[in-house]
Amino acid sequence: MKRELPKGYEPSEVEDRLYAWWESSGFFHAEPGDDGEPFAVVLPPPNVTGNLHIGHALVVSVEDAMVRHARMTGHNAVWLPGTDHAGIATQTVVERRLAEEGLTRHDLGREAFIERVWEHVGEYGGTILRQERKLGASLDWDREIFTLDETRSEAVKAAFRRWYADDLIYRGLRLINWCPRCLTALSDIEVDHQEVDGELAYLRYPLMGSDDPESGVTVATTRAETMLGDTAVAVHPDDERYAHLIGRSLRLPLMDREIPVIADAHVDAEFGTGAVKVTPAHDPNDYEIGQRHDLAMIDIITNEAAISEAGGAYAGLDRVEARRKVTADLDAQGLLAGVESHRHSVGVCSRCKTVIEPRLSEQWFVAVRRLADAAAAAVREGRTGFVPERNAKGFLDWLDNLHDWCISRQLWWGHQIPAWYDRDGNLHVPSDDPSPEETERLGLTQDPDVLDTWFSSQLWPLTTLGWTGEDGADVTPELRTWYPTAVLETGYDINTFWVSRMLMAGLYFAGEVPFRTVYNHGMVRDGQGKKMSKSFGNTIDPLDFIEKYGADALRFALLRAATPGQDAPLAEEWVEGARRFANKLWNAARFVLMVADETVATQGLPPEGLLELEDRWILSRLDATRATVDDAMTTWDLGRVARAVYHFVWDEYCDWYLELAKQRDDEAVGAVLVHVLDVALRLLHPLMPFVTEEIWRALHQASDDETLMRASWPAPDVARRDQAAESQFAALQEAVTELRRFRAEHRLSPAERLTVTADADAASRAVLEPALPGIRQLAGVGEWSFSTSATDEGPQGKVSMKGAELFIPLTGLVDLDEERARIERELATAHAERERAERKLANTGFVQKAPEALVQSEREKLVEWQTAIARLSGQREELAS
RNA sequence: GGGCUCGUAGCUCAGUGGGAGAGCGCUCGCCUCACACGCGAGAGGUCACAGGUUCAAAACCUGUCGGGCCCACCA
Repeated sequence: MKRELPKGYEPSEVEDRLYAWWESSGFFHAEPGDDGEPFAVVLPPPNVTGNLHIGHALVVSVEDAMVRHARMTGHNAVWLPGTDHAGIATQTVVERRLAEEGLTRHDLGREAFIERVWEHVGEYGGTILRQERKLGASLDWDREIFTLDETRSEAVKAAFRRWYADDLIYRGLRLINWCPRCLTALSDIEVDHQEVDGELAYLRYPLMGSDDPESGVTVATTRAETMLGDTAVAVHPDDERYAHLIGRSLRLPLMDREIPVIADAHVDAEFGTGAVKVTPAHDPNDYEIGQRHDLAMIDIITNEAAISEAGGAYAGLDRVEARRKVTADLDAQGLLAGVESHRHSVGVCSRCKTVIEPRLSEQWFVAVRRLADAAAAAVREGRTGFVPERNAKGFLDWLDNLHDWCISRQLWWGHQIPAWYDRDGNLHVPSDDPSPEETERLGLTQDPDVLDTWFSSQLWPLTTLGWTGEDGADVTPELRTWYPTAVLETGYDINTFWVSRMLMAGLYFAGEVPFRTVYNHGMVRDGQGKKMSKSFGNTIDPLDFIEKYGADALRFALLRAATPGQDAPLAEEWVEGARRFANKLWNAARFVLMVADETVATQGLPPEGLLELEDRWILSRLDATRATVDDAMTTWDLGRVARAVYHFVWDEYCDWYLELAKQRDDEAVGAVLVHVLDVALRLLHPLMPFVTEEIWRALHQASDDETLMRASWPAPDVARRDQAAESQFAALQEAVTELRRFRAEHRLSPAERLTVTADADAASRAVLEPALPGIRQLAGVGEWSFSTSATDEGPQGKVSMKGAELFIPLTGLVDLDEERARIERELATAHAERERAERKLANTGFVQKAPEALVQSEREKLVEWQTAIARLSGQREELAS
């Protein structure tokens, strides 16, 4: 081999060069007509003006590994990139910048403001795409899109119109979540719940016409100011304490309004006083009670969460001031029965953490029932599966209880709702945007609201493949080929926001699920398993780590810790460890390139007859590792893949095989070294693309159109599995370790040769003989002899040296009788269990009455025991020979 | 209140019916001609607790205790 590698692996020298070459060579690009079974993944679109954080790094690492693996296994694989306009988030940032100039968006006006946001996008947008490249993401950049580009905007409008036409979108006055800071409505899931220490105030509402404060009822509330909008008091129908009051009227203090006492089963008689003030315009429960009892709904709160004109004397006060003043005023009138501290949860805007205000508002909604039922059915029928499976349950529960989705936002940055009002106030949702003439003629004005960001992202699997609103999934070659996509990979926290909606939209518009599998990764946590957050100061910047340790190291550290659905801790030491692994691999390759003849890379493995014990062992281990990786990849358990390859490369290939290879100069060793390295590189490539590619290119003296990322995945090579070689090699390893320990305990210098006399019976000797050259080499044994005098003494090898002696408990040398007995015992169990399963399945009563799951489980057990019998029988034969 | 999840070596985690493991940290010894980003040897665990199933349990079942997460309309 001509090509020499530098002494240490330097990621910074390699990564950018390789990435540029991959990208410019079109290795990331796929066409619908390409060979192979289709395999598509959409990258969850990051905020267009965002920066890469550690969570993205995990997403990219996992998805890139999936896609690279798919490519190597012969799929027509495509990974689709893009960015999201992130309506409320982006608008908030730009508004904040305006505020620094002392301006609000209203000072600019809608058009100029949107102009500003586009400028902001121009300035900061795309950063994250460059950062994704730093990680090695093999995204098909030719297919990059943006949720607000023209084609996607067409698709959004088309989707809106079709749902409107099908009565799945409606406009109505409903109780919604209002953020008084963002000044917009929010959907239910954009509201977080926070525990706060508040006060529970007990208010007295006297009977109408009575001066006695205690004549009526006492109600409890954490939001006293809302009493200004009360239109009833509710009690439980069976609550005897209040039976006599049902139907009577109370005087609402401060407002001097007459309100009825009503009975509603929703009221919990056990809580508080058992009587509830009802504010239909400002509480979800009260809203429902209000609807049931046809109560008046008085909106007493303004957009900014102050008291409105409807609040009488309190108008203009902030809701918190109003709360204080209301309780104080009631107290002054003897109508405050008490105040106690009370811990409860309040809804806050998930974006700005301002306490949201439930209020009545005219908004657009998606009627979710039909859509949600279809999505739930698809999951229940297994058309879309979850990894881990258990996540399906929560998802289904959520779908089953879903409320209508408020999709209008009082923002400017986003897709403006394609609905117009004429001069008489009539609503129009035309199938095309109205022409200027039409607009003029009817005096049309477009609805000023924009759509929830997730309305456009729900179309992502469709729009990334070119869909613009048509019916069906066959309208573009891309959709025909790649829809449904293979797997949707995301954090479990996004299942409700995004996954559910894609499922609903995909089923509706394309008639089929948008992805076969939902794979949920966990959250990245710090090295102590704590949540990363800015306030803890334990956040990690992935770019720092890439610069310090390389992208492969960061990826590998993340993936090694990643078990599907489990949170993954990450600490700098882990990344450092992964960097060391990359370097280890690099240096193993340097060794291989040094000793291997330059022709061996193309020659394949030598005939069986030329292989030594260690050759047969490492080839057997290699295929075992390959099998583990293949198995783990069926559920994309990348943590298992990482651990298996790491162990193989470091502990088996480097620590044992390479050490033994050093003393050999036959042709076989070079060929095996190269072959094993080549397969290991391919197994590892999806996880560590850069270092593996760089080594592979040197190993194969590859030209510029040959790339590991398009090389074939290692095929099963079960013929190389060699149980005999593995147990003989295990004997070697244990003997060597024992001798090294002896050396360490006796403080012998490495240079000193050991003289060994080993006691061994015939069976032990048979196992040991083939391993002897290796043992002598690795343990530094000069003379080795077997003592024949003690062959009957016992099962253990016994080694003496210069008067000291030790015993070597060698695998394969242990008590053969006991081993035999163990196998026989297990075989007996296996046979018995197999027969039991067979009987059970043959029993018609069992089959007829047993639930399908039970029958299935019995069948599986049968297969398991049959496998066990095969395995044990194999072991028995081996032992016999 | 409901659901999910975790409790294994000092730390972070794999393991899910027959052997208790990894990385980091720790101790001792090595610049051995791929690698000191390294090599070798070692210490360290009643696998949360209590019952049960099994010839056999860290693993399966039941319960208890303790962490975490999600959902929910207790004013």
